[in-house]
Amino acid sequence: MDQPLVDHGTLPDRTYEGLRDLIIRGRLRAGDRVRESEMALHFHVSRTPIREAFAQLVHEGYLTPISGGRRTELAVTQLTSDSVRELWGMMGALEGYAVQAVAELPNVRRLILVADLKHLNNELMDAGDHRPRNQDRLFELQTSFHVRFVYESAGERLRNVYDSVRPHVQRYEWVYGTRSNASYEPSTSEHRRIIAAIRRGEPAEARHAVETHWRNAATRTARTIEEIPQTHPRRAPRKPKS
Amino acid sequence: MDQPLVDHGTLPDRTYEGLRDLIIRGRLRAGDRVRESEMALHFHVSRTPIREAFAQLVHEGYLTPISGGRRTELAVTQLTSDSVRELWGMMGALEGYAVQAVAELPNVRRLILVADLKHLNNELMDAGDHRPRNQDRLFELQTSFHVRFVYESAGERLRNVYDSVRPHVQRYEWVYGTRSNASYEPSTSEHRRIIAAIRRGEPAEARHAVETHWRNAATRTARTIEEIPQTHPRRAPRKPKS
DNA sequence: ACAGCTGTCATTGCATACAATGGGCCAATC
DNA sequence: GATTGGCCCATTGTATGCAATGACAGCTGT
Repeated sequence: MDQPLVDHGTLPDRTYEGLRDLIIRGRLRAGDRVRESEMALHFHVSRTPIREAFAQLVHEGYLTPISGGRRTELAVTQLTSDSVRELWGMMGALEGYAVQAVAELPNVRRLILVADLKHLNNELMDAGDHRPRNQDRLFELQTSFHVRFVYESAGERLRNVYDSVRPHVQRYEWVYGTRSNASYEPSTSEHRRIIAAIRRGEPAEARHAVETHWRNAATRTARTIEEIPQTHPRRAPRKPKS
Repeated sequence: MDQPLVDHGTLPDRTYEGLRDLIIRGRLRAGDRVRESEMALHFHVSRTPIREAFAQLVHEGYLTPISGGRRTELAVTQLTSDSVRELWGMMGALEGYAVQAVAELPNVRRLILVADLKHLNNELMDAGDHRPRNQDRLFELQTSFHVRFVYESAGERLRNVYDSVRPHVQRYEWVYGTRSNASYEPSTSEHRRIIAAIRRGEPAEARHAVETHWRNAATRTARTIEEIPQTHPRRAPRKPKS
């Protein structure tokens, strides 16, 4: 039941990852209160590392202060279709920027990359057709495809920003994947256009293909999110008088 | 001498801001060791808020762990021309994305914005001509111009990412401003092209103007950064035996 | 019934105590 | 003089203590 908390990295880092994962994978749902002591118990650490992790998660927008006094209680941030459009727009902008450099790489390296991308996309197609859906695998492949080409050219700074946006996207993708039976076909076929542009070494086309992909994906995802009932911030239940 | 630490927000947040400002404005220089207890003394707080601030700054890349054991010592991250190219590229991508939406705003709102931008750009031109240079003012105006139009259309998520990248850029701009006597003319004239495209309501042109501006600025800034001698990570001096 | 008030206590904010690590000085050795 | 090994202590990592805050149950008056 407890997260294993892989044994490398500092405690705050690991609890940060653990908590973020609980949120991304919907184990902690939008509106859920999170308490320091509760999470300290859950992760078998003291409140100090938890506090650091919380601060980080607030800063990045996974947790939101409710009732903004000096003593701020925290809850998991709501999902909104506006956020989808913004996040997807940024992914388009960032990946579009990255893919331009990728399309200008020397032939050999580009063709190796293209082969990898084709492989990943094929696996994604297979996984999309497979029944019952393996949500974790789809999730993994979806991410791998994009990370594969972004990391090919990105330096430290871009990675940093990209890696801070991507988990937000993943949170929505998780909901999309578990909620809808929508085909992964539009996505994989858009991926093929991206691959083709990279193969031909056309920066402008590659960028356009990436941006179009994210724009379309935004529409698909936003529709799903709008159907989800808002869960209200649930307050702590008061311990009944004995 | 001590930072005043404006009295709103939590202690960790305020020390985070304070520390980041020390780094951006070169008061803490690339390679400088930072110690928890030292900063706790400086900001008149305990180590706990400092730790949170440090964690944040590491995550965002202002501080870098040196000697990655379990007990990680921290130093201010080096300035590199590679980072300039990446950061400026991202700013181009993000602002380019934002400015498209701005150029599609209804006429009235767009024209008010255009008037503001012209005003800011004129002030920037004046400040650029003024001798002696008022570095703080140039710094302020430079930022205001860009923030003005980005915030005009950006939602919460974009602001969050934008605001996390911008201070990095500012750190380099500060160095550029204090190191070089380079004219602000290229910059302000590129600003005018951006303004013109917004006024005409041309998203594609506006985006192109913004991207071109950041690409050119990258070249100007990278040149300056490359001239700066690398300061080496300075280790803690050992207290002499008494 | 319902609005406003109040005391209580769950919970957070910050400080500090204690444990543990590893950097670097020094001595011993080659 | 250069190199190795071992110890010390500066510094970080984590836990815990204590004060302050503000949410809410229950009371009171209308």
